[in-house]
Amino acid sequence: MIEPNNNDKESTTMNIKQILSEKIAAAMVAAGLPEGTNPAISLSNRAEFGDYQANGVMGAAKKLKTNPRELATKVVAELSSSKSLDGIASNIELAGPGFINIHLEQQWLATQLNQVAQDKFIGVTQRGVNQGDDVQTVVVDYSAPNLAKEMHVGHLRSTIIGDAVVRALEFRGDKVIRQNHMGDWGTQFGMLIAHLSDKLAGDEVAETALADLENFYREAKVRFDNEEGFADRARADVVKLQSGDEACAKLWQQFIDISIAHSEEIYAKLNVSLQRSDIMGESAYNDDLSTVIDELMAKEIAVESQGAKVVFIDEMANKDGEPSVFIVQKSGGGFLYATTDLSACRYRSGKLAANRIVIFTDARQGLHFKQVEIVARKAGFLPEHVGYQHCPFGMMMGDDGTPFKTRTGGTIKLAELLDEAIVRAATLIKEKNPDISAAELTHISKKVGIGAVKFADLSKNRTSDYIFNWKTMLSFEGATAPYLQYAYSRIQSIFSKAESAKAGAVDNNAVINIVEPQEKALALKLLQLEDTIDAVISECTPNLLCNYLYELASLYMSFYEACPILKEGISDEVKASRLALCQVIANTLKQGLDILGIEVMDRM
RNA sequence: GCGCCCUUAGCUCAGCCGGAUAGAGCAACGCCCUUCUAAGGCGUGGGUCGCAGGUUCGAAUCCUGCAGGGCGCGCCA
Repeated sequence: MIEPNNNDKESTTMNIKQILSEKIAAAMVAAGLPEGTNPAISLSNRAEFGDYQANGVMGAAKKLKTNPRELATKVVAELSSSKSLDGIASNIELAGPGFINIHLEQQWLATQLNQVAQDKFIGVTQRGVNQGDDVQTVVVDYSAPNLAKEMHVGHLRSTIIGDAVVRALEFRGDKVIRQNHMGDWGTQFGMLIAHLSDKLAGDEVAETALADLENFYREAKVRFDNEEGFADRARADVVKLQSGDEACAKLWQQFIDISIAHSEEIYAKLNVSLQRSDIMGESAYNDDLSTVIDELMAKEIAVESQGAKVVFIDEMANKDGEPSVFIVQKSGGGFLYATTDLSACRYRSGKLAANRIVIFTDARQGLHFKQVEIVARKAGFLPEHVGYQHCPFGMMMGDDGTPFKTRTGGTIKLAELLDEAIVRAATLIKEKNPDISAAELTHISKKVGIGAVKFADLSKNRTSDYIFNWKTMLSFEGATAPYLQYAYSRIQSIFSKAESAKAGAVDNNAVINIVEPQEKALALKLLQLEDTIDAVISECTPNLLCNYLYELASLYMSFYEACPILKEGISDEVKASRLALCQVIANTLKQGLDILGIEVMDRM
């Protein structure tokens, strides 16, 4: 193969789509198409159309107003004469109005897979290795529970979706700075401090008084609404707190510490990577808020209106030309979450040097973040080159399809949900495996139960609302985390059998041969990990990784039925090859699930 | 009133910067455990992609309108 000698610059990738894209883009240019035309490589959806297909010619032909079929003929001819896909594709054919169907060479596929098998990152190129694929500093704002209350099911999505995206970014090699923008500074804290103060005066210990935050909040609220003088005390305490009163600050700190501890318990149980050092609560921006307002006023971005300071956003005017209103300071001088979020923009792009800021909150805050971005950009808090991405997610709906609201005391605490999942898992595991030891049961049911809850949520499209249902969430059949964990365990079981029988333990240097259709399907799937990770990262959509892993596990299950490994009559070569294939699958499942924050186990 | 989101199989959902005959899981039905873990595999049935137009070689996907549901819109976060 004669090619310009630029091997030292050429990327070393095992990514099929990327390789095909480069080759076909080159052929397209050689065939007279403009530089930069997207070859639009995608997986073929039917075997007769090959493994991959290039659809880009048709779109390009449309733009150039030429015949797509003729153009595609030229590209195919170019591919053939340049021999650029020799050894990679076994057959390239033109179909329909201008599809280019690519059948991959089985041997080449095996070569790529063997390379992946030797790669520490299972074929996922690390940022910074290739030119133009630089390491990004990504600030990710997620979880952000309100510390006034206990975490409930509504906090689940931000927490686990954000954590999955964070881990995906890190696995690809980006620098991630987690920011847990906890709600620790609202007016409600006046009421809570006042109530806590009374409890402590009554000889209670803070830890005990705050053992049940939900209860504590309710008590305080009742007093606020009904008790003579309490509301005034509460309001006074907010003012004192915000102006730096030491006694109030101490009470507040006690409250916050205990509430954070509650959250940390949940994080630990959920296997979420957030640490205390990731907390950058609303209170942390307090000292900067007046500066933010001063700057907005000085730049004449904000103006006074009805006693408050607001920004009129013309960019978001309605049809009548009335600008969108964004209040940045209350008429009484108080600040709002708008102010805090503006301050956060400046901190993140400035001090944290973010290239990209990603925020996970529910969809109801969409308007707010649109406004924040416009104002922050105008004020220079958010330079042009810094990406700002609000990643909304849908609401939690009840079984009847209406919003899952706080019915008569009906919020489900996250802690209780997780415990129930674990109990249900334990029941099921015991059924399947009556002889299991108590210790192992505890160990496994935790991973299975938590995994199931997380997968149920993570596997759904982030943006749509989703129906909360105990039964489907905690059913461990079908496309669920336990299915994936089970696939992993089956592989481990084969490994341990192979070793105990000395039947040929896994040889990391064994060559994987692709013979059976199930093996080929697995090879193709395994080589798509990087594409999947990249899609997860760019759109912040972990459900794509869930789909990928489920498909991988499903292909493995078929392989498991069709391709025996340790049974009679399997040659050493085939055995070694299939064991090595199993190893790559296991590594991929484990790594993929780890990104989702779901654990695997050798036996279940 | 204005704005944003959603509507795909009985149920829960994929697919959405246009691609070929719209896919899974659950539920239903039929097979497969003396054989590497049946939390499994193989198969069958099940669809006017909310409705109506438009754009074009091609629309679940893009545009317009309509209906239904959800959410938001000056001092909560």
